[in-house]
Amino acid sequence: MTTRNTGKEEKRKTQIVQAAFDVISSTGYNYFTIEDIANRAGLSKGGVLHYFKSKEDILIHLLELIYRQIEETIVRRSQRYRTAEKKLKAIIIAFIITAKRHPAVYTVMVDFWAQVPTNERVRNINGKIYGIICDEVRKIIDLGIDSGEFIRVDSPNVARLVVSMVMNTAIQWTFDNRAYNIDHVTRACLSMVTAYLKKRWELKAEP
Amino acid sequence: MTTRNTGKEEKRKTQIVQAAFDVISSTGYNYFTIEDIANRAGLSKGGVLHYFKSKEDILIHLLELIYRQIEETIVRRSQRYRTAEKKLKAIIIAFIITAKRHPAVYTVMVDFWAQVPTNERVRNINGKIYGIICDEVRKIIDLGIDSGEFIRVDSPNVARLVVSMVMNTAIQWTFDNRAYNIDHVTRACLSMVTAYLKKRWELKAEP
Amino acid sequence: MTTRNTGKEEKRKTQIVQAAFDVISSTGYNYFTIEDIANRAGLSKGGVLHYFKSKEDILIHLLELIYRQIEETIVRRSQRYRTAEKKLKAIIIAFIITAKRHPAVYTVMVDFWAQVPTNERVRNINGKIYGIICDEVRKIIDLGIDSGEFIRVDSPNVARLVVSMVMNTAIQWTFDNRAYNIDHVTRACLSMVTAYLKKRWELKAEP
Amino acid sequence: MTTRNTGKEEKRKTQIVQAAFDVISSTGYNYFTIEDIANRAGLSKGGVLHYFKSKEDILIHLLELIYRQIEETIVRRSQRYRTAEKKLKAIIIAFIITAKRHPAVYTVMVDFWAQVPTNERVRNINGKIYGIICDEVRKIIDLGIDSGEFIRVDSPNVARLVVSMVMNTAIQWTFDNRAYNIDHVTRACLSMVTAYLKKRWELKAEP
DNA sequence: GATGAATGAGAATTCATTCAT
DNA sequence: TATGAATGAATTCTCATTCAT
Repeated sequence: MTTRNTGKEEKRKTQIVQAAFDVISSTGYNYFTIEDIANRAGLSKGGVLHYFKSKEDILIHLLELIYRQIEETIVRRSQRYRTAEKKLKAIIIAFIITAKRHPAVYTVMVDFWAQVPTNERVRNINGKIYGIICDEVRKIIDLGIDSGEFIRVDSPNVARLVVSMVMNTAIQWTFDNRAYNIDHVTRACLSMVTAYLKKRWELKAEP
Repeated sequence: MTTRNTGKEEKRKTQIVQAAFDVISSTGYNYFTIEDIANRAGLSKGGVLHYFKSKEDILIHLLELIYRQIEETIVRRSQRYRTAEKKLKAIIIAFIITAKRHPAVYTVMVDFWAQVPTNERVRNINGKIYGIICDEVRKIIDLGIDSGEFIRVDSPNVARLVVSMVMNTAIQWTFDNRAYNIDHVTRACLSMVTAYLKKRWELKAEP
Repeated sequence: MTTRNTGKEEKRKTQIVQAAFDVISSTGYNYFTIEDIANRAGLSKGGVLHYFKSKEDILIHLLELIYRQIEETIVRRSQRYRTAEKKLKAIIIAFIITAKRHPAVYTVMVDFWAQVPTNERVRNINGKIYGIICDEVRKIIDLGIDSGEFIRVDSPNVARLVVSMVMNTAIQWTFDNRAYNIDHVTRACLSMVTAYLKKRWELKAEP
Repeated sequence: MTTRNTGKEEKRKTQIVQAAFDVISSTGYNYFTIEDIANRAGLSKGGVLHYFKSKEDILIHLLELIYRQIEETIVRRSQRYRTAEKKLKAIIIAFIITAKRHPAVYTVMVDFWAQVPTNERVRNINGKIYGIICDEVRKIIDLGIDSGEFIRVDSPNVARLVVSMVMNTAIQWTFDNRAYNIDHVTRACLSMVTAYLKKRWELKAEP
């Protein structure tokens, strides 16, 4: 309950959660132990449980970390561009790049999804953060609508669809990266989303 | 000798796999035991293991069952219609209806996804059958292209995108059906897919 | 309780006990099941237990079979010779030949020895038949003493020593037949036994 | 870090192996459980498995302990005497005394022998240490040959014969100590070995 | 006689968690 | 803070045995 060591404690916790990520990404949720985490973090079992009161506790923190990283990535990448279209494309690509660089992110995420039906804390966090991610996309779509780039659509639900599509594409590719060429799928995805959202009146006005 | 009981054996196996489905759908993969299945099936532990030599064995059979049911549903529903557009819409709706009527299908599927990184058999089956499902959708798209209903697109990858989008939408809704109105998302989905695939020359020819 | 089928029953029992021998000799006592025996005998589990009321029952019969085979072999081989010395040598060699031709005999025997401390039936049979074997050897020694070939010794105990020596030599060689040259040990054994038993006065009287 | 507890850990391990010896000697290998050992050692199942990673692990350590004790006993007892003959007799008697004082040593040893055909680790250790024991006897025989006490014999194989004879005698007597008088057999054994090994030229030179 | 489905008592092993140091 | 010894509940899997057919 003392706050004096907050700095160190925070550091230790981060270290443990990171170790948990490392371990899970190589073993899968169902097959890792606190001892694995402890070894990875260079601590003992007791040491780990000194900072987190249970295994579940570690996992909840890890889940938050993962989602927050995804969120941060898409926000950061979309900010590099001005137009809604470019921002949206950047977000889509961000999901795919994560699958390429850190496939464990999706592996671990699916592990958590598997916990959702039986673990209320996981369910709540998943719902909350998945919602936040979808909302980031929604903001971009609304931005495009407001700026006249995009047609007027049911933005919250279209955002959900876009996130679903890209996330599941990334997941399946993480499962088996020889099943399809992720770049081609990405291109098709950008094409579809753009075709749907972009205004076409110019075309109609053509002649 | 052994053939006379094949019928009964098959029946028992189905009964056990069904019990496994029931149990998993309420418990989640990580937290059920062979004893749970046995109880559900009205058998003893030993009885269950008499028909399947291990827990994993039961699960593999269940996974196949689930995917085959999904496949069968989409094929059956799409056959009711003539045009590619209607067939495609029927498929999309089929996924959503499954989420409404048998949410456990998705719950269990995600459970298996969580096994993919660590279980080769699950990985193989998932890859194979997910591929089959995507291919069913691809056939419809190609049909539309051939009949002139749809524009010429990268059909295999567009099919993957459609399946990803609908499946993940269904999954997330299964996790929390108060998060959004599934019918609205479905409508947006149908709209997006149609807008992307359908020819628009008539519009251009308008004036 | 009917005796009409005794012939067939006897045949079945022999068949089962032989199957048990085959199985144990390849898997070791601790790791075989009634099903293994059944498969080997071309029967079902139930069929095996129809003739023997328990697993232990089969084993007891097998133990008797093994010992009786050893006994028969030594009796048969010793009968080929006239002098006690040659008979005794024939017996010693018989043990060794068994180790060469049917090492499983010793493997299975040791398996049973391991049961002795905890299984009274095994203990009794082992004691009885081991005693019979020793007695066969004793008879030969007494024969030699009576005929004047051998010096007067404590024949029952010397017989036990001879059996011990040869049997354990055979056992250890069965465990690892590269550890030593069994023929050389046999020669040393024949030499030791002969040197001990044969009269030497003729030598002294030589000059 | 870990070295400070080495002493305690070693103590615990010894305690567990000793408990295993106690349990096996009263139960027989095939019929004891880790829980039995745990109870005997005053620990829980988990506690036992904290020090040894499996049941087999405990047994391997026990096997080594047993053989080492036998070896140590024969070395210690033979060192009390000067002449090869007396040393050899002391060794023979040592085996018998062990049978009298610690019959479980042989019970457990036979238990392990029964594992030899199916357990490579047991086979290797048995082969190695049985060889060491035989070699101790061989050294004594060679000593006697060199000192002129014994005739020139195939010492390695004669040593094996002596060990076989005494060990199996001890084993069978452990199985049923009313079957024969161990002291009489021992006397016969000493007599046979001496008669075989000791020079007899003085006798021949008599007249 | 013979089958093999079904039972259920065990046994090994795993691992989160507690707690004395 | 940190350790790791110790616990014991939980789980998978094995297999002798029973019994309906």
